[in-house]
Amino acid sequence: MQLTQRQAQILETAVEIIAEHGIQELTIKRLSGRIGVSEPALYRHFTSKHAILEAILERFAGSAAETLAQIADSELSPPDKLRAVFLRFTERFTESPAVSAVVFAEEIFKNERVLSDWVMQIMHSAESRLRLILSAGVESGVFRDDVPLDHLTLVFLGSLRLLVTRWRLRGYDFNLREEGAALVESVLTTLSA
Amino acid sequence: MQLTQRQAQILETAVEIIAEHGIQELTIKRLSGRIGVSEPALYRHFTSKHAILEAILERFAGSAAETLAQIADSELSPPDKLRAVFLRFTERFTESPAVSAVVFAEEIFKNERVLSDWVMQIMHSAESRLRLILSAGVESGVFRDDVPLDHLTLVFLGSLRLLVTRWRLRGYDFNLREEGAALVESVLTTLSA
Amino acid sequence: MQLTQRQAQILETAVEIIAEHGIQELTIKRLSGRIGVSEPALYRHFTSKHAILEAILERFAGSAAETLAQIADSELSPPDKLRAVFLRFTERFTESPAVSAVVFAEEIFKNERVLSDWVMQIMHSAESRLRLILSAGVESGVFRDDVPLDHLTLVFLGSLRLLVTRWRLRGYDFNLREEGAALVESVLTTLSA
Amino acid sequence: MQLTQRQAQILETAVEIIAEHGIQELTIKRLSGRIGVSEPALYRHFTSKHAILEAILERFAGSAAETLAQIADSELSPPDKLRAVFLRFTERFTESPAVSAVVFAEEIFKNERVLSDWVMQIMHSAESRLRLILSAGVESGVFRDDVPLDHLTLVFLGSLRLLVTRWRLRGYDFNLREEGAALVESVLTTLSA
DNA sequence: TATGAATGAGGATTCATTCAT
DNA sequence: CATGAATGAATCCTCATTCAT
Repeated sequence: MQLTQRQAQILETAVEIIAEHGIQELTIKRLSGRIGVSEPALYRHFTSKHAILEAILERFAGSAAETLAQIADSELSPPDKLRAVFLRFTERFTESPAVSAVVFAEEIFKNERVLSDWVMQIMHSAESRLRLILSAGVESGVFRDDVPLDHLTLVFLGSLRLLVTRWRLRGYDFNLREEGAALVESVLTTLSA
Repeated sequence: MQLTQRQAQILETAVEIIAEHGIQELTIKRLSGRIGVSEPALYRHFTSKHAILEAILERFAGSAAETLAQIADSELSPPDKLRAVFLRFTERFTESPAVSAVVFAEEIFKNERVLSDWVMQIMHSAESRLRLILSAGVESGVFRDDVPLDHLTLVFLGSLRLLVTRWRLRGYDFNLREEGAALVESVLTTLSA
Repeated sequence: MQLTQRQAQILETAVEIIAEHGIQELTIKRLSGRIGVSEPALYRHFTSKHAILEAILERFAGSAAETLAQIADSELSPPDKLRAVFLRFTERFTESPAVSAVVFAEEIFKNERVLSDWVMQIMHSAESRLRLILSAGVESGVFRDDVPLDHLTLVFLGSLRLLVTRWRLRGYDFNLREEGAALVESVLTTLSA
Repeated sequence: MQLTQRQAQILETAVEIIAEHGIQELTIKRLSGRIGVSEPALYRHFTSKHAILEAILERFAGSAAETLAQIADSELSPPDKLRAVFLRFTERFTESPAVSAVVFAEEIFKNERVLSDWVMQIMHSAESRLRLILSAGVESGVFRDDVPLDHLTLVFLGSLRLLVTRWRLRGYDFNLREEGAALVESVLTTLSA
């Protein structure tokens, strides 16, 4: 679904608000006020607040899945694929830090079943892809095989998540890309055979 | 601050509601209804909703800090200390799963500066303690020294967090203690020298 | 006032909506959506929603008055005139059931003084004509004279109205024309000298 | 369900508003304003606007059914029973004219399925009772048998309804009880054997 | 003639909180 | 200790209507 300029602006602004103040503060009033239009105006562009949240998720889910697929299908070695994952996501979040707030805070969509299911599904598919990469690495002997695949995934993803979470909570006060690049090397070190 | 029985009940119920439906659903009405008293009754026990959230945080912060201190001060070897951390926290969460929801979702306290600062502080002090344990392990040669200490901490804490998060999102449908025990062994394997 | 095709379509659709869902559901949005044009488009054809209701009333008022005049001025005997009244109206309603909903529910125009006055006037003039017919019948000895003329009118009109109301409430699930034809015979029987 | 004083006041006021301006004007704001409390105050007494309408209907339905049952079960002759029906209802409406507006305007509850079904059921049960009374009269020879029972019912009920409707539309400007008493005699005359 | 975008007013409802009892 | 009643502020959303294009 192609977004109009206004729709894109609305989503962007909504994400900003969530990042800054949490979903509890994402109200139609605040959102419209920030954009500079009246409240009803939003309803010309989205049928409901729910639809706005849905669109946010959809957009991120789409791009994230695409990014992961791209990396997974590339010719890179497994370690380089993991580096690429870190790189691409930290880059993305650096560009629009607000997105990280929305995406890593599953809590946000908690009380809208449809949305929380969506979040689960996104996480699940991301994990599957990562597992495949790690699995390939284990088989080719670059990653250690003395640890269950699931745990490798957990360690990898957990590290990335916590780094981003920390960055968020600290008000984006360090260079996520650089820290990410450094962290992934450490993680690769620990995961290497 | 010693809690009355009623106060304890209120906190417990509040945590349950948050765990089940997110903070957005934690309303005085719902809370009082679930407890079986009128809404004003709650104000006899806490001065405000804010105070309730604060108390929740305080309680967990206290017990978590105590637990960590105990472990840190024990005679255990560094790896055993890490095992103990996993064990104690997964036990705690298994006992009252709701607590995990509240504690690992920083988002929850986001829009109350006082509370979010508190969360930050708790996390920070927990990290410091972990870093000390890891540091001791590195120096004694049981943990690898080819990776920065901060990254070791991040990997360790990130894994634990993600495991708990996953458990929450899946509706507590697996045995967190067992999975935690297994995971910590894997993590220790990857972190060992 | 001659209606354009579009205007006629608008009125027809409005009447349908009212019949199906009540006036509360007659909104410009719903109306335009059902017709398949944008909301502002309606304002090309009617100056306001009020004007649409007015036009609906006007159209029915005109045709009803005409019908009644025609019957009144015909060469038929009084009983046959009453039969004709039943016949013509039940036919009209059968053709477009929605019209009955609008016309017999004075409530619909209640909160627009102009319109509710109009309704009153229509009803009043219809009654006058009926009274004249009945009066002629009384004088010619076919209708009973032991009952005040006003009551004859009330009985006649009340029966017709209730039959139509019942038909409406039952979702137009019986043959109004046939039932009307039967009922008018019964009514005539009771009104006959 | 026993009503509190406040609940009774709310229902009464709601009925008044409907009578004066139609349901479209029955808003929580207007209702609360008229009573002299804030809008949220109403929600302490009724869970929703719907519940208010339901209660209105329930109350009338109950009393109407009771009245009819009482009359039906009395020792009166069939004609006297019909007189009593007219009397009791015109009395009731004279006491609180607003009630007539609500009850005879089925349109009012149209777009709330639950309520409109309720209206239908009330009407249906009232009709059944009337039919029984008329049937007894036909069998005992006081009412004419040259007209189907259903038509007798329709004529009787239609007359009563139209009288009340007219009274409403004219702003209650005539003495309903007296007019009703006169009308019922005429109706009885026409229905007599 | 039609539309996309916008709006002020108002809709029902929920919120945390207060106060008299 | 507890409650019933109340409230101001805010929630999401819908309304009829306007205006530039």
